[in-house]
Amino acid sequence: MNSYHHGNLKKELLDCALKMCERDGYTKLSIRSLAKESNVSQTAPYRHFKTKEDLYAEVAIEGFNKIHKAISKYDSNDSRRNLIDGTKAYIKFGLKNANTYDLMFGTAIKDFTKYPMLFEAANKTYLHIRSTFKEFSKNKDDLYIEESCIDIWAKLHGMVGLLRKLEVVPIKLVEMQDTPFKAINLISKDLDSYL
Amino acid sequence: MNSYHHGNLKKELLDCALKMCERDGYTKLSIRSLAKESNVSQTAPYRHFKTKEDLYAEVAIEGFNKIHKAISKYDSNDSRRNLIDGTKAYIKFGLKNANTYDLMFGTAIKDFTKYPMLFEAANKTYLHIRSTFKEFSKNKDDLYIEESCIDIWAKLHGMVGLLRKLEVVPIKLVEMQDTPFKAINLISKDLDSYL
DNA sequence: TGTATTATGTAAGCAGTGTCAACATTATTA
DNA sequence: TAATAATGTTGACACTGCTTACATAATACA
Repeated sequence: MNSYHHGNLKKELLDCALKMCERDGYTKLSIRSLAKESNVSQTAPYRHFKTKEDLYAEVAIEGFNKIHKAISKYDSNDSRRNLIDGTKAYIKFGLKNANTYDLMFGTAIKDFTKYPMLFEAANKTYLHIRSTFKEFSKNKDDLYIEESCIDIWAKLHGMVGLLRKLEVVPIKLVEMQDTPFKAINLISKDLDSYL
Repeated sequence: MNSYHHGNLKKELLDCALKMCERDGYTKLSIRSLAKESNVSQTAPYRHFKTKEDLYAEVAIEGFNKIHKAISKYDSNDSRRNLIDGTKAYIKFGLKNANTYDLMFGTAIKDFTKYPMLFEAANKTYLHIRSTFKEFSKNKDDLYIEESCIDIWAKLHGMVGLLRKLEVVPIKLVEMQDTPFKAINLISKDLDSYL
């Protein structure tokens, strides 16, 4: 243990960034503040993240890993139940990790294609939605499944976006005490229309 | 016409900001660059916008006015047609004015309630969706209508978000040549499930 | 009409930012 | 062991939001 070379700075920076991002939002996450919070010089992070966007990308990857984990733990025999629980977990994640979710789907990272690992992580999330849906609607062709999954994902994604503005957007007209579940009801209600 | 007092600076700044925002994205829209592009001193905008967020809010209001205008021009006798055309126009706006849309729905403005005019503008947009849907599903109660509209709005909003990442997210697996229209097909397909 | 007040503009400067180049120290490897 | 690569620090540049103090013009009112 010396004081000059840290030894495991990258991992520590990433953990710290994830924490800071979720705590204060990614706009407040600066390379300098990250360095400060990690007790390291202002430019040290540049040895591990070439640009701020690179840092964002790595944090976003962690985010996708987390959401994948969150929606992947339902594997009962009831495929409809699994699908509903998955969507429930998705929205819950989006609301509980709102700041990270912003980073994952917002415009902070301008071009996903620049980050293959990020693409991969996002893909993994989608593929899970798809496989879950496939079990739910067994006898449908692939195009139908793909289209439906976009449909479902769009609704989930849109719900997360709108629910966060609930108190400020007219949606509050509808009383949504237990927010995510109400949204889930709306989703599961017409889930059967996919059958 | 003198050179010191401008006479109509606020309007000019706002127009300029709207243009810059759509051109470069709101992250690139700085008060200083706005001042420069308007040929005025660096701090002049502060006489008209107390903070940068205030500027954002006013630009976002313009955005909501624009989207409202875009979706409000369908009033044929076919209420289903009107609804579909409206959703089509919504998604089209979101994709064609992507940067402004980000500002309207993103996290740049942290608290809508701080800006009553912004709330009003967003509300007007929602109310139009609702009234259009109401015509479409005449014999339903208000709660059902409200819930359905959230549902529809969420899907529209989510579609805009996902379609923008189309080339980078697994959705590309589905071939979406004429992007917004494909999305509309997905939406209109189960529109009848609301009846 | 002349003056006080208000509205609107400018200038200078602070603290914070992303990023880079030059330098220091440690780890690795030939 | 010496050269090289990896990783850390220092200092600096240009940019940002925002504040304070000041300058000028429009307006209100006596």
